[in-house]
Amino acid sequence: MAVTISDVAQAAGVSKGAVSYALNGQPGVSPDTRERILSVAKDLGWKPSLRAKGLSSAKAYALGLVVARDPSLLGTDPFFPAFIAGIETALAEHDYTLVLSVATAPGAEERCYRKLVENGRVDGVILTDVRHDDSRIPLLLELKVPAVTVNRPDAGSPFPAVSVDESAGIIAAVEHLVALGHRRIAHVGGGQEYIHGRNRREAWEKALGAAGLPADLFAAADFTAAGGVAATAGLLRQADRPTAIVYANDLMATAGQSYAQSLGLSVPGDLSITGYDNAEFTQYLNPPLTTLATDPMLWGRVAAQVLLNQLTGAGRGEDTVLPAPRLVVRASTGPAPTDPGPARH
Amino acid sequence: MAVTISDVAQAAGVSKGAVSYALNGQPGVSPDTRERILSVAKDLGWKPSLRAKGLSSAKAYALGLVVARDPSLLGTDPFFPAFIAGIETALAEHDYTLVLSVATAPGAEERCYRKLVENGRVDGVILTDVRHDDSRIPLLLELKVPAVTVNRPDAGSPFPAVSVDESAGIIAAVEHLVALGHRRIAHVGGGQEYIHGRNRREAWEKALGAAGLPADLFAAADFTAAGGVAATAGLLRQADRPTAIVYANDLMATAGQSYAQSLGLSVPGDLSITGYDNAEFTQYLNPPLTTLATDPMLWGRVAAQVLLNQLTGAGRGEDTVLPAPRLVVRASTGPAPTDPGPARH
DNA sequence: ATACGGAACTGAACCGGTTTAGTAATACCC
DNA sequence: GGGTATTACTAAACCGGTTCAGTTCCGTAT
Repeated sequence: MAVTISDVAQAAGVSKGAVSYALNGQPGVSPDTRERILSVAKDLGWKPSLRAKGLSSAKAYALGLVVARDPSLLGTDPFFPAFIAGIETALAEHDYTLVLSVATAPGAEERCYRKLVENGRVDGVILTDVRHDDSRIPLLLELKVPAVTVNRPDAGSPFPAVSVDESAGIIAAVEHLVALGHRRIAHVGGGQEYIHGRNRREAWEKALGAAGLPADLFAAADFTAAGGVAATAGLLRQADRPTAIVYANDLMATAGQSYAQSLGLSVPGDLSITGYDNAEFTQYLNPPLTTLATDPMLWGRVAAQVLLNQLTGAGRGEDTVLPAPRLVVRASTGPAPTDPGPARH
Repeated sequence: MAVTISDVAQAAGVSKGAVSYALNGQPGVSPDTRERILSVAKDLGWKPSLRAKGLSSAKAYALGLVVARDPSLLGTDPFFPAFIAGIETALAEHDYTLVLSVATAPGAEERCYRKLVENGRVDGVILTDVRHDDSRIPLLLELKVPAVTVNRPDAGSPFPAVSVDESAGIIAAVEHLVALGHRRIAHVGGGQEYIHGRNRREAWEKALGAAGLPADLFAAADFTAAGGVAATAGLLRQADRPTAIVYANDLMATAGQSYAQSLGLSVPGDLSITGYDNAEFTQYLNPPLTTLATDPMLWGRVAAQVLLNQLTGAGRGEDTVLPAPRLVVRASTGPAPTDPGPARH
């Protein structure tokens, strides 16, 4: 058995209560006694039991993250690992830990949140992949659990949000293409049920509008490679096909580029392509991908910090906006072709 | 406040103890009473508090996983997300959760394990990325915490291991290349401090031996893209350069392929390339990558199950060997060139 | 001198379960 | 019919902390 507070109390010749006060910096013990207790505690190597602490203070000292993705897709996105690493850097400073749940089956997501909260596993949760009219917001309100959202939900959410100015990133990509002479700039969007899917699409529309171009080349997809291929195929089949495609993520861009090449199109000779995320493999594609570099680690760190502040009462619950993604220009974008050529099938 | 065991006891007109017995299927209550208690509990919506349970039973009902990787590399490996998803599928069935720690700073890894165990956060840990003479084995023994290792450590480990017959995968890749007429088959290895790095190298040596070929074209790397490029450069600079390279993972293969192409080599015309992991993006490379498909999700699931069995006393602590990786032949491998041509710089 | 206030500390209750020791009632046995 | 098991249950201790309600003791104001 490990050493307990009673052992320390006995060794220091005081009561359990005094040890507790001394440890937590509360009044009720003289400076001399406090010091003596702390020194005895250190000598005995006492570590207060989190379990006991949790029981009496009704806290878990942990944050929860539920990742709802098809497991086969999980490995394709460089976002989560780095995001989680960021969370950890913030937690490590506060003796909190991260409880991770992966909801694979549809509908399992809600159960995951319920379980984490009702079992008292976590004191707060981080909400990612926020969706349009997200049902998890009322759920978390019902569960009365503090939360942060990654991106601001469209439906009224009382939780602080940590977001990135995605518009600025997409706008930079579009401006880059416009500067290269492109006039037919398409967008292969991610799932439009996601706020970030919508943000990127709207930014694309806005940027085209600002350039005086019509935003008529939108193809809906779902952030998956297969979806990217299908959307790309649809776009390239059109008579007045695009000379550039802005993809909502790297995986779709990669798959789209590969598909376009399989049709005999040259990238960027016939078609310019941009991605989003700056996944490491994109610099080794042929050609390397022009994309938008985000900082998911920072995102995770800030999200966790905001949530921790809320829990300790230090936070004011304000939204945070992180720096915009940075355009990384590589060889997948180039001057617009003078004649885009016929549609491809 | 949530409903507690006392509320249930009072409502059912019995003592707390009786409720506890009824809930846990222990003797000491008559079938009638048991049923009545359970029905009252259900009516009140009682969920026994994990915290209280944990305190009295000295358990955490959680498993720990420490991921020690450079955060910038974390997103490049499709292994962990799927592995974690697999763990979750096993945990979900047992009301356990996963506590995840990411150790970024060097030396932080040991502290992570200590903290998780000493704070009583976890009842057991899953050890991945097992290294040669791994210092974490004695550490876990000192901490007296149950564990499973992913791959069998070379130093004596008392913990059950869940491994994959990596040899069979690499051997299949080499045999595939030999069948295509290759005689100069190199290997770009992952970090040799890792058991899986060594396993893959040894399998490559073994396969070449079986084919009567010398295993003289080894280039050490570290599973990173940059390392893969450097190792590839070294191999291609040799006078009698390889006509095929077996890489220890997809990222190095991707980077190596891109580098070889930048030298003007045709893949697979001049150089055949195989990877390992079957990351999704590899099928969209140009050419798509021949690689070895593993099942990290199954791996995670089995590892968690073995550990849970140990905790519940059901396990016999035996090693488990999962099915060998499957060779996925794509366009990055082809017939050996009749004349490999001069070394490239 | 006496009442009052605050600091320093103790003992016990409490968080919500599990588990042990003890008790009452019934069944069994010779 | 008296002793002994067995069953069904309760009361209380316990896990290891926090916190509340007192108690002592001291300094100070009246």
